[in-house]
Amino acid sequence: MRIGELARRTGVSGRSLRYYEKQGLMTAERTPGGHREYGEGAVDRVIRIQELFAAGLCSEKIAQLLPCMRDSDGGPSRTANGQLVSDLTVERERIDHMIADLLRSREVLDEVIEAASAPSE
Amino acid sequence: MRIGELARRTGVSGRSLRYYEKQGLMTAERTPGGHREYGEGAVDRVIRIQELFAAGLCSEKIAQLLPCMRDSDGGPSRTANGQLVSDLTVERERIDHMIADLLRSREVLDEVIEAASAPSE
DNA sequence: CTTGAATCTGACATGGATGGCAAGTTTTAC
DNA sequence: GTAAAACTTGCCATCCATGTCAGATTCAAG
Repeated sequence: MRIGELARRTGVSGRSLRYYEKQGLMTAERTPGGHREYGEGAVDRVIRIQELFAAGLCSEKIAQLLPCMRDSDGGPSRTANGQLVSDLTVERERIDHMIADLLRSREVLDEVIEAASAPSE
Repeated sequence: MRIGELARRTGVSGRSLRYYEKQGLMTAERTPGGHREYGEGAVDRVIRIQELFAAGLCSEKIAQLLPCMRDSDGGPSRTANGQLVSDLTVERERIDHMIADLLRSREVLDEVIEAASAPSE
């Protein structure tokens, strides 16, 4: 599939897909004329990338992480080295923190929303 | 307490605390000479603000939300109006999505970390 | 062919919280 | 009263994914 279809199927803009490629997060075959041609696996990969972005990881970390994931786009490929494991452990803690923050904030929102729905309490 | 101590106690830079004030997220008494003087409640408020920032809300939404929270810095004050409730409901859904993303990403990190810890699997 | 849609590259803009600097004032301590 | 530390305001810089625009090229269909 080409970039437009991938964009449609993932909800990620073509602009971002090109950016992902430049950051080394994904590759694409090229037609003789230079247009990108993606395989089916690209959809999952893009979604995975988006999730990692949403989790606050930067392109560089994601680029290091992706080849260590299994079923990312084929083989389990490589195993994380010590430095990366250390980095990822830090990220993991950050994510835990973020989840806790989110849960608290969600409670706050719920309280406010509920208070507004029960006007005469 | 003054801004330096509040910064120390919350882990938020003085720069950011002034920014919060300019965005209408918090207020401070002033000494005759113009220095900010915070009450004890400021610590909790700053932490709450940080959590909401971490949850992806922008200053404007937080500013609207804060007066509708109970025990924010005194009274329950005001009740959210329809527009705000609608906005907050959208934010709430976004937060739910984000939590789901974070949980998935955390799993990914755990897999990679674990795979690296069990080298001969 | 020809035409319109899709894609290419490259450069510049944006948002929003935060960092940093500069020059001046206030506070604190001796 | 003096010096150092803390604070004030204001402005510009940064990060980083994403948006946007322009001009050129390619692809698909008639």
